[in-house]
Amino acid sequence: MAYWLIKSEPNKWSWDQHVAKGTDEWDGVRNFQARNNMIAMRPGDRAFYYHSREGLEVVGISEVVAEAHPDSTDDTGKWSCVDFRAVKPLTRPVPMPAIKADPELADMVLVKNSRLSVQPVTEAEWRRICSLGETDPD
DNA sequence: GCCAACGTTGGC
DNA sequence: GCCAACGTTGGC
Repeated sequence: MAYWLIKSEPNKWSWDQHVAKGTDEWDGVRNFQARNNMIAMRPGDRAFYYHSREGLEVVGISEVVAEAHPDSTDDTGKWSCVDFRAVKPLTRPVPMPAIKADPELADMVLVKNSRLSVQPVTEAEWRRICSLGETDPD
């Protein structure tokens, strides 16, 4: 199983809306790197749900429930999306400053390339964030 | 195929 | 709300 991080601005699509939606088609991604990461996802992979611009914290864990398929909001045929489902919130959200301050997380894509909206997370980073969030990593 | 101009993202 | 960083577009 692989680990990922997906970003959303909570004033556009928050964790609570994600939870309420159930199966949530992650459409609207228009960046090749992000798209390629989604194409690499498999059902059962896990993703942190991060609130960007507002909040600036990892708030929850989601699971890939459907691998990449055409984005229904795209008419060019170039873009793909996967489906997610909320698994659980973090017991304690992990804010960006805590991530930046943690030497074990210094190489996270979130720190190094803050603009990438769908990004890979290593298993070590996964466990560390879960630990900071007082949440069972499984 | 280069690169300047432009648009968008997202931390601050 | 600002603006740095980055990705994309389009003229040449």
